[in-house]
Amino acid sequence: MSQKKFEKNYEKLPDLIIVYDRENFNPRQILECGQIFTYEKTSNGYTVFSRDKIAKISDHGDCYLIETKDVDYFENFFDLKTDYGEIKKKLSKYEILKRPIEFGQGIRIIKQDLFDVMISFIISANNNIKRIQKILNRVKEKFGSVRDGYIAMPTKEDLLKASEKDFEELGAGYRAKYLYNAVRQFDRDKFENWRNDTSDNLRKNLIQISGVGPKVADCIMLFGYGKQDVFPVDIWMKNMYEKYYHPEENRKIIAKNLTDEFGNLSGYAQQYLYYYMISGES
DNA sequence: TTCCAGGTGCATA
DNA sequence: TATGCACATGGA
Repeated sequence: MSQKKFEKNYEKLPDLIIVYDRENFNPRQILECGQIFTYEKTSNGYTVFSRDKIAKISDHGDCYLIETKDVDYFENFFDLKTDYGEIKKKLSKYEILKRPIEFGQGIRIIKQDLFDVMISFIISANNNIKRIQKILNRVKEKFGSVRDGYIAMPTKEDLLKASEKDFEELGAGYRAKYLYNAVRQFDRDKFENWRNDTSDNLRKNLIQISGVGPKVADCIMLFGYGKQDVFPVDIWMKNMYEKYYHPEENRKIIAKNLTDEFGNLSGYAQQYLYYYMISGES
């Protein structure tokens, strides 16, 4: 696709990443495609909150700037070393993905913190994106610690101070008790060790967490662990499947059929399709 | 007023 | 193992 060749797609400087390859990096698409909820819009970009770290993204016409004290962390977070041109080229052979890829060409799959992504997607269950963002923002404002003049995402230790009633009052609804329990079940060393596991074993482990079922587990695997051989099936993907494949299948069968089809690129395929569907372009 | 949203937990068969 | 229902909330 790209006629213009860059000497490099991005550059790391002290406290700054410059992204030149705008074709494969679109902050709006990356942040608003439903994979992350912990960001704020600013006058010329976004502020992103992940773990105890913060990045400010701004648009400078010929490049994007990512200002952060944690350059290496956000290089990995935005998956900058991965060649999305190559991924899109491979996926474009699927007719069903051609328009979604064109529509969301600047999407990248974020590598989120495991605790953040667990909390985020427990809240996401049977919920909508606007409300998920609001709930998470209230949790962050009430329990997060101040960092560089910003309130960072709360850690496990921060959220151990939150009661079930606190989560209720922040709008989590019936998910409050899931959150209360999940915070206590989370163990960073254990979760990190699961990185070496197969996707099937990882899913089995994650489903043991309160409020984590098959779909939330798949989202944690995709957006936290970077597992690409999963295809989270929510109501939008179920509707998509019924429209373009077969009607009246359950989510488990849909997920199996779609991972069979897209293999180790399933996660990417899912995200292009999801963003396309929720944007009303289909 | 009713429906819906990045579903899960639990009881039941 | 599979199915059906309850579940908080707020915007459309």
